[in-house]
Order: sequence, then C-alpha cells, then structure tokens
Amino acid sequence: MPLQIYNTLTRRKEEFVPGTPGYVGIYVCGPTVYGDPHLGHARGPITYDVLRRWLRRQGLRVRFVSNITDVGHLVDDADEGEDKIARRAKLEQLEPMEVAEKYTWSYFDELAALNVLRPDIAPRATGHILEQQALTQELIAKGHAYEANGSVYFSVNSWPQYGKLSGRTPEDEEAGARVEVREEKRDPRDFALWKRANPEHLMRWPSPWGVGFPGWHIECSAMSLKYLGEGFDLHAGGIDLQFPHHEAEIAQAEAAGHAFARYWMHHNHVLLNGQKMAKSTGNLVLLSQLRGKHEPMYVRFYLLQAHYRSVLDFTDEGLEAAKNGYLRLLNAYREVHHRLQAAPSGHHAGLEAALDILERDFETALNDDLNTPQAIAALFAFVTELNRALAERPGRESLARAERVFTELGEGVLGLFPARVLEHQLGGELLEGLVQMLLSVREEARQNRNFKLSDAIRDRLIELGVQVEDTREGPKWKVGA
RNA sequence: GGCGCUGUAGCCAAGUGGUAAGGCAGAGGUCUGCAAAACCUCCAUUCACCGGUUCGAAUCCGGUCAGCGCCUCCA
Repeated sequence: MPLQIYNTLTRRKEEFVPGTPGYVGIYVCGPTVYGDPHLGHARGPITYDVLRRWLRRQGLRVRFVSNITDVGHLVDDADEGEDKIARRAKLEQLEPMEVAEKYTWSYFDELAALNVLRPDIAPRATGHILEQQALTQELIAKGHAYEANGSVYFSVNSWPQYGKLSGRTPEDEEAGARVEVREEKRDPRDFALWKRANPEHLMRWPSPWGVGFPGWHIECSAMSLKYLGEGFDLHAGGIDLQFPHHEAEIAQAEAAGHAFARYWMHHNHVLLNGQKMAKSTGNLVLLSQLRGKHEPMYVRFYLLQAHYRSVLDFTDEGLEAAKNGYLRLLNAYREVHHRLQAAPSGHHAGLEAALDILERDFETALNDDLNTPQAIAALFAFVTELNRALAERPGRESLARAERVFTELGEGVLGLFPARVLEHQLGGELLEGLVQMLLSVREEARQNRNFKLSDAIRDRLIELGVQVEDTREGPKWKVGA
C-alpha cells in the first residue's frame, strides 16, 4: 500500500502523490526565535523528520524547507502589540538580530541533539522582505488587499474560500467576536500584510507604503512559493497554526493567483503532566533542561511512541518507561553489532523470517499516516525474535542483514540510533584500559570465588556509571545507557 | 457563545465494523556464584456511561458525564 497522509484540507487520509514524480517539496512552519525552545517545539520537527527520512528511503528526492520567523510576530492580538523579537531585544539589551541569531542557533542545536536533520533551506523572514512586498503588491493589484494609513491588510471578504482549511465560516467568526476591531481595518477578520512602523519600532524597512515591517503570515506564503514553487506538495505545522496562520497563508497565495500546498499536515500538542505547556503558567520544560538530564534519544523515542495527531502527555514516569523500552531496542542492536565481529558464515531461517515480517509491518505502519507507534511495535516484535535467535548463534549473513535492517529502519527512518549511542566506550582509550584492568582483577577474584571482592568492584563501577554484565564470552561493559 | 477533539489494563499507547497491537511497571519460572541482559508463562470476557443500527461495534448513530484544544500569541 502506498503512503497515505491525513490531509487537513480534506479531513481524510489520502494517498500522497508528489506533483513531480521522484521529487517532494515540504514546507514546515518553524519557530519565532524569541526564546529558548521547549519540548513542544520538538514534536513537529521530529514528526516531519521521520516523514522526510521515510520519503527519502522510498527513493524520492526531498527538498525540506523550514522557516525561521525573525520579524513580524506580534505579542498581542492579531494586529496590535509589540513585535516578539523586538520586545526580547529590549529586555536583553541586544539588537533584534542578535536575539534572532541566539535563539535560532539554540533551536538548531537542540534539534541536532534530537537527531533531527537540518532543513535543506531555513529561510529567514527578514531575508525575504522584497518577496513579501511583491506578494503584497500582487494582492493589492488583484483587489484582495488595501492600504490604510501606511499599513496593508488582506481583505477577507474579497476571498470567499477563506476558511476552507479550518472549516470556519464568517458566521463562526462573528459568533466568536473576540477579535478586536481596529479602526483602519474594513473587517475585523482582515489581517495585516504590511504594518506601518511607529517611530520607536526597531525593525523597519522602506516599502511602497512607507516605512514598516511585514505581517506574520505573509512570510510563509512568499518563502514557500519561492523555494518550492507553485502547487508544492506538502505544508506542515502545529495544530494551533491551522487557524489563522495557515488559513491566511492559503488565502494570500491563492488570491494572488498562485496554486498553494496540496497536502497539509498538523501535529498535535505535547502536554506536560496533563497541562498545556505555556510560558505564562510556567508549565513547560526546555529542551536544554531535558538534555542536561537525559539522553535525547529517550525523548525522541517517547514522542515517536505516540501518533503525531494525538495529544501526548509527557511525564517523568512516561519518560522512565520510554527510556527502558528504548534500551531494550538499543541493547539488541548493540548485540547484533557485537556478534557480527566473530560470527561464522551462515544463515538462520528464523531470523531471516523475522526480518521479512519486520520490513513488511514497518512499511505498512509508516505508510498508514506515519503510524510510528505501530512501526515501533514491529521493531519490538522483531527484537524478541532476534534475541531468541541469538541464543542459537546465527551466522554472519543473517546477522549482517539484521544489522543493516536495524540501521536502515531504526536509525535511517526513525532516527533513534545515531552513531553516538552505539559507541560503548565513550571515555576513550584511558577509560578502556582502566576498566579492562579492573575487570581482569574482578575475573580473577571470581575464579577464586572471592565474590565479595568481585561484587565490590562491580558495584563501584556501577556507581561510576559503568554497567557490567557477565556473559559466556566473558564480562561486557558499557558506559551509561 | 461558536467550532472541534479525546475518554482503551497500575502508567503510556495502537487499533475506526469481524471478535482487544506494543512498551513500561508487576507476578512466577529458566539462565547466573549473585546480579545484569535475555528467554518462557501470567497480567483488559473488555474499550467513560446509557440507548440504537447490525448476523456482528472499542470501532457507526443519538444522548449523558468527564477532560482538552481552537476561536487572541502559541509547536
């Protein structure tokens, strides 16, 4: 079965067919870089990272674009209030661009730790002022936008399709009636394409309408069309962006006469202890904090154990469970790698059969709207068979295939086993030598049945973070996870 | 007030018409000097509740209760 994606536009799963055979263009809404990235920021990138890796494995050439918003995102309601970056700049006494750089890099650093591949293009809004102005002019020319007082607004009334993504009608909006009406706007639903800059506004550019800055939504329309072209394949982002951000993006692009994204994906939120993560309540955990305490792969694994469209509740207990489950997979992977060094040539029928099943079930799972929990379940089922087979000393050819499949699916697609976690001896040669020496002393003690000494050595090593296991081939050790 | 989502074992979480995946935790067993890792066995007659449709429903329909999201910045 080919890949099916739940398309928010049609509200059902559809076969994903790239517009140009062999090529896929993906645009993912990135963060506004005005603060440290938290756990919630990681879910989208990890989800679409798996999608990207999966498409690549199908032999498709993927261009992955994810923007950095560094201007135009206001603090308050739709068209009032300070720019988030600018406010932060004042707070930290920095240039707005310093703020943007600082948090852009912290964002990318955290994602790298989570084994998320870098976008092919990470366009900045401030680097595309001209493109945004050009699109705004197209909209004015076509009668879908108007200038007022040095600002330009999109005229929602002029575009009947407005609401097709979120399913909202003008009546819904009126019923809500929480959008503050701004004098110069013709309709409360109208949103800014360009904003006049007050004298104290830090970020400002000249424009046909005077000095100002771009509205928040216009950047994504302009940049996605620029780098992915008309009618590009897929646009993705957080469920909260569905309205108004993505609705606005579609209206801007299509009203200007450009075919826009054909598929839309929206990932759900991560809750922290059952509550929404929000700065205002302090209920949030920064990625940097998590990284300080836990191997990032535990977090990645935790997130992938839930379907991307489900709400995921993140708890300490859940993280502990994810860690233990992850280690089960990692141990098996390491064991295969280890056994391969000295295995004689040969095939193992049971192991090969388990690999066939794994490849089949894994593919079925991911093709069903990126069902990573089921793909992981397939991996667990395989690991049980693998461990059983390992007792029978499978031959090299089968082990090699197991390692290859494990690598291709576990790391290549799910991104769970970067080289870093496979390396047992993280401490280098000195540590290697010291541990070997201690273990040989311990072995001698064990031969002499001096278990008091041998256990003391083991306990002390464990305290220091070195795990010791006695196996038929002699003692094995590893650092930490 | 409007729109929408969710409710599956102690915890997490798949499953959207054919008779409950998987992980963690827990119990017992094998292996081990003891552990660890691994393996084996057990662990929801039942899917918030009440009705209905159907040969058959966790899955569809209606209602009730509970939690959550969006409608305003938000991943």
